[in-house]
Amino acid sequence: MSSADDRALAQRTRILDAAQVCFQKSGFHCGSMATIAQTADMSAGLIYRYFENKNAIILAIIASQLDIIRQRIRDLRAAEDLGAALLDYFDSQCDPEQQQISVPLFLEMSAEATRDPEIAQAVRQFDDTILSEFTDWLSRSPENNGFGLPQDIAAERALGLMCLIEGLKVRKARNPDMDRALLKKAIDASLTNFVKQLPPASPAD
Amino acid sequence: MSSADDRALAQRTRILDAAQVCFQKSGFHCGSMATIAQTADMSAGLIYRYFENKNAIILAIIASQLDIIRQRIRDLRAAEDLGAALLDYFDSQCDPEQQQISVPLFLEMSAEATRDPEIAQAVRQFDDTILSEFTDWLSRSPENNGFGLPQDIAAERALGLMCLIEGLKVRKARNPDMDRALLKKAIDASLTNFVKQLPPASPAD
Amino acid sequence: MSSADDRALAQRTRILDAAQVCFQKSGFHCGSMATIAQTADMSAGLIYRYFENKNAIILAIIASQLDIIRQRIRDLRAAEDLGAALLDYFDSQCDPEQQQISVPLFLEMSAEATRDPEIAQAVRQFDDTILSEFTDWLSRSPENNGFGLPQDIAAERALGLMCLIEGLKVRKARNPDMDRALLKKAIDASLTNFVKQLPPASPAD
Amino acid sequence: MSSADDRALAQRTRILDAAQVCFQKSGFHCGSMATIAQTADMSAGLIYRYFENKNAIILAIIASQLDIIRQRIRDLRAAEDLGAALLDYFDSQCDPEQQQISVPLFLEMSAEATRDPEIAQAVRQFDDTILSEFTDWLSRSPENNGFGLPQDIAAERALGLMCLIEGLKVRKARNPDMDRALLKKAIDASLTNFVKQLPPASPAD
DNA sequence: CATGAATGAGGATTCATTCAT
DNA sequence: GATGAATGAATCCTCATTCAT
Repeated sequence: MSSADDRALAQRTRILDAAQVCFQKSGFHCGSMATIAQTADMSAGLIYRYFENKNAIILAIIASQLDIIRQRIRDLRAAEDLGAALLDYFDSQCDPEQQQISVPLFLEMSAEATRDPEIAQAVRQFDDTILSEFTDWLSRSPENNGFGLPQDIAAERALGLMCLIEGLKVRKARNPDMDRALLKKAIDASLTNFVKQLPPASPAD
Repeated sequence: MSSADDRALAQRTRILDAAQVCFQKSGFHCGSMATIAQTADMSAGLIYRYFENKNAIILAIIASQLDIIRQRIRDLRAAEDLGAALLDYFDSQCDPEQQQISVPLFLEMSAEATRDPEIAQAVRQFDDTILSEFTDWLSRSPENNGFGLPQDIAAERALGLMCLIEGLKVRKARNPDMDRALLKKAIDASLTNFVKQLPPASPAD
Repeated sequence: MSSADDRALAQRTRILDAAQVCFQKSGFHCGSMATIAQTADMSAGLIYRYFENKNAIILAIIASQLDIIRQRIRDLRAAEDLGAALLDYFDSQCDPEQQQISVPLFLEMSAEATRDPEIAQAVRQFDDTILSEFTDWLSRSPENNGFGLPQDIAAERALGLMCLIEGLKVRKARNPDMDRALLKKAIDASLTNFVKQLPPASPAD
Repeated sequence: MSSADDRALAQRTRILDAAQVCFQKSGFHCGSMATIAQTADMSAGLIYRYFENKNAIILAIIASQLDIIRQRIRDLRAAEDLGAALLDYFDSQCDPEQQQISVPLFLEMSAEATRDPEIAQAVRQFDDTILSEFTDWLSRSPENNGFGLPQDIAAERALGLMCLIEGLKVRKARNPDMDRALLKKAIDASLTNFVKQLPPASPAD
């Protein structure tokens, strides 16, 4: 029983790994089931024992990407130098390795969220989670590894931080060879304001 | 003569408008020529009198989107309240109307830039233009409607500004109903740092 | 009236010349009306004023080819050296010039005769004419520029001659660079028997 | 394993048989994949599992035709009465049965050799083989079933023989009901010269 | 469980033909 | 007469999905 479940899980993983590679290379719609099967080194028919259809694979890939991203984003909070960590985060994309964030998939899934309600919901829920985790982090007291920002400020900074992270992904897709040093400065400039200090005139706000 | 050219131009526009609608709705790869033809209210074959193939349409759409975005971004520089203008920019998306930026198309084109060299080049050239325009703007003297930032700071802030703009687009796609007030605050917080003041330690730089 | 007829004839000729070029290059079925129109430097629609449809053009081209071939074959009878004349006949193919026999068209029309009854009839009638002209030639008395062969022998030699001519065309299509000297010898060897002498044992036949 | 290969081979054969029928009936360009599929009693898509595209089928048909012709031509050398054998060869065409030479296909492939380099090469190589086999045959000593012609004469007669064979095919296409007796005599007259005797002045050669 | 042959709908594209101007 | 825009059917080909083995 358990061994059968293990096998099923392993097969699913094998398929998803292959699908990730294919989708990354060709996009959700041009990555074909045949190619996925070939990449997974199994027959096309077998895939349907583990996934109802192609869309199920796409959804699973999206869920998996969201999981990976969530974890990577959580890891950011442990970083000594948040800017450097973001640069790394931003950097480790587009690897053929597994467990890596795929920028093209991220963008495509975001575009698809505009069309497919199921994807929209998954993405939305992910965003809510991340945002609230960020807010929590920023508002926690420094002795609890937080930044001690007031709740409302924290929420707004969390949103800004998310924009930054996602903006960086777009940069990465559009200009993968961008000057790293310049980028680091741009990131640091943003972060200065976001997380390291309260806004100058916050009492007057 | 001129009337024939007019007609040709009108037809091209009609096709591109239809294609924009279809691609927005279904993505570049799922938007079919048949659907475009139907939307444009013409036969599928006729499209090929005006565009060599589907890819040519995709490239034209991308070029048109980049043009629109470029113009919209240039307009930002004339804004009284840059934050509000960005919010507007961010807001006027996803309309079925023309001359509107389409967030899904923007994201898909960015993802596709990862795969198609022709798209990559178009996007890259666009980015370079915008970045240098931004840098120029930020480094111009205030009396010339600039911010008087030193060149190197200006370049880094330009990059940050671009990340912000694109991050906002991703936000829009993933969470179209986001709290506007919160967003405005997040934008303003970023802008404070980006364009309104020099970095704290600038004398020591 | 007459000038209108002249114009019509000129237009037909222009179209047929263009069609010949196109069909030669691409075959009857792949040579498109659009290409023909372009080659003839006229609009696609205009062609239909002079020919009912594409098939009518094909038939006209075939008729024209048969005319050209008929004339060329008739010219053979005036040759000093029939073998050399045949080599020339064989040689002057595939020129881009008009009024030339086109080997590919000849072969295609022969193949098509297998399928289209109209073409079959045209071709058949042509063959009958040529064969009887050949027979007549071979059986005419030498003082009338003939070979004085008895009627039955003449008929059989006429058929053999025709096979030779057509066999040479196939050769030309399949191996356009064939050794000319060798070919001349082969032709002469055939002709020796065909037209220059009676069969050795004809009295005993 | 072997059974899978068998199946694949059988399918390929089924497709090629169907294609042969269709191409014969409509020509290479008008015989459509849909018709071939229908004739082969399978779906259109399935054909693409066995052939990369339509052109691959055309090339395979041509290769197969060349094989059949090559074999049939080789068989000629074993004939008691070469003239009668040629008449048979010439006769057994246009059958819907397999392993038969198809005159229309032969003509079309020869025409197409004029346009498609790949076909040109296949045809050219075939011609070279046949010509050298003929030359060899004619130059072999009579006790080795040859005709003992000197090498150079043999080469020229081989070429003449090939013209005759191909000329007969053209005849067949253009006038399938030709008088058989007359044809036999024409063939025999040609052969007399080609293979049964040395040229008159051979001692002086 | 696994295969991969088979299907059939759908996609991009071409082209003979028509017709308003 | 002449144009060339427009049509729509047909063509080649792909691919998600099913199913007999």
